[in-house]
Amino acid sequence: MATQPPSHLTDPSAAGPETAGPAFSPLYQQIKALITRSLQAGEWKPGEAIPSEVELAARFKVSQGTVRKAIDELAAENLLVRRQGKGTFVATHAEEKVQYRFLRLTPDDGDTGPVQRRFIDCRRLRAPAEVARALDLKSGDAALQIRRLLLFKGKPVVFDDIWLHGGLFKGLTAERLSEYRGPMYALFETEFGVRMIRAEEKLRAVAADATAAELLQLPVGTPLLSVERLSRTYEDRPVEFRRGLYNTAEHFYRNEVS
Amino acid sequence: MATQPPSHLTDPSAAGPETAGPAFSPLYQQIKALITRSLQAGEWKPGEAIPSEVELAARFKVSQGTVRKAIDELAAENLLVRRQGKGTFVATHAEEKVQYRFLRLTPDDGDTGPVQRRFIDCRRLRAPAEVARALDLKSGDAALQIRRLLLFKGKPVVFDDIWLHGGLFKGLTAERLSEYRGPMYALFETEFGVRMIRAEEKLRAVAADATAAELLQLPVGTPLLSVERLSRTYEDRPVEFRRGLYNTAEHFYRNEVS
DNA sequence: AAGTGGTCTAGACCACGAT
DNA sequence: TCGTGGTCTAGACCACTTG
Repeated sequence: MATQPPSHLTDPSAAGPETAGPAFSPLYQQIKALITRSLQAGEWKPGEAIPSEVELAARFKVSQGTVRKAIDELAAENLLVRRQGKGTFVATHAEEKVQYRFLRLTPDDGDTGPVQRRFIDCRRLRAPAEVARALDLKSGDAALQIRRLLLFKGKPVVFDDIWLHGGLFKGLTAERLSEYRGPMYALFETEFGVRMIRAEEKLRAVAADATAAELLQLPVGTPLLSVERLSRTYEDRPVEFRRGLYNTAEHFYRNEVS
Repeated sequence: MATQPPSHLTDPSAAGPETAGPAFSPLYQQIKALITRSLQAGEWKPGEAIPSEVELAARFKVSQGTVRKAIDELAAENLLVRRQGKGTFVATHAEEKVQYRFLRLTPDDGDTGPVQRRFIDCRRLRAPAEVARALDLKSGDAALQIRRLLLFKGKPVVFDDIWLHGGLFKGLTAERLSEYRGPMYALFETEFGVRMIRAEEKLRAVAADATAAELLQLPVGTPLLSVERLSRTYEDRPVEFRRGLYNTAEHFYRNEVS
């Protein structure tokens, strides 16, 4: 069977030779973008199955192999999860085997025990300059500040100072945070429709100030691991900026490099 | 054309139904293993091109698509580098755009300037217990210790304490390290045939001791980022164990999570 | 048995780089 | 112009899950 020219969707050659545009986009990339748009629009909710490969192939009028390659990449980026024999599912921060997917802290002695959370406060404020810059806000726009502790085996190990995009999290209160069972990112997902996709972190060693020292029950000046995280949702839009202070006396931050 | 059963290489169904073995290995995984073996054996050296996909397909008697899938995974793992129109090349730590591929330290103000190295010592010793455990050595086996500084813009920022598998690096001296232009991992590759493929890191915040403080020109007790790295070569064999102490006053360790 | 993703093949054509 | 990797298709069969 002769290969039909990829006639539908964007045909770069149809636009004339000297349009100095994005030049060329493979079909599977265009399909990938379409699927991402549907995810973003909430056509399929986290945890649900998306249509089968053959259905999507029919919908987009491409071969199954092309859809497959698009889904392969989305699965590699953790937006989708494939399960043989069952289907392809929208990834979720809830109901995961490993909760706290973004938290790379591991206890020196293998097992964690369940993680406790203790919320200190949750306030609506004008975004400070640094936060506004990180979240693409105008200085003076509203932001949400959450401060909390994470406890391992009853002992405080992490102190988080979290800033959220004000417009996206209206009505979030300390109460709702405390009541919710499960990771914070799962709450964001189900209650506010904001899915954390990926994040960039900047790590440093710092000395504990008075606040951190008291909350983590350590002497002032104790070395702490500072983890600055900028989290993004679909289309790389930044929606959360946080700074965590980790007590690494009995835990470490794990990473793989290649 | 009817698909031939994947007749050559391992046919799992031929071994009888109740061999509780590895059960099933896709053809492309077997091809991947074969290519990896050739890389390990040095059939193609770092920086060189490997045979084209059609050649490999002919050699292994599979379709080009199957070879392609194997190479795709090896490229994703940074063992190979594809270059359209030119061929597929063995990855190398030398002649890379970005040298120090494993070093995730970034200056706060964008650009680094060239990194200087200063070697403190290079000794052949019996492996301490911790090192022996990490490198799969018997306690008492020979190991190589290298200590050095990395300087950014003339100022010391990293103090590395490096331990190498003794048997693999015979004849390595401080002189050869100093003379060599380019990253240490490039030297290991060209002079000793040991390629670093991937590594696991454990990060902590610690206080500078007297040695580190002096070398990094900081007060004793300054918080430093401790980076413990276990590097592996082909087949996941551990060959290097190091502990770096990073001054993160004007640099940070970057990471991506998803 | 039916439906899903996973593997494998064969062949066509495209984009890129060297000649 | 040729050889390389990159995209796309179509179809067969395999492995896993569910009814």
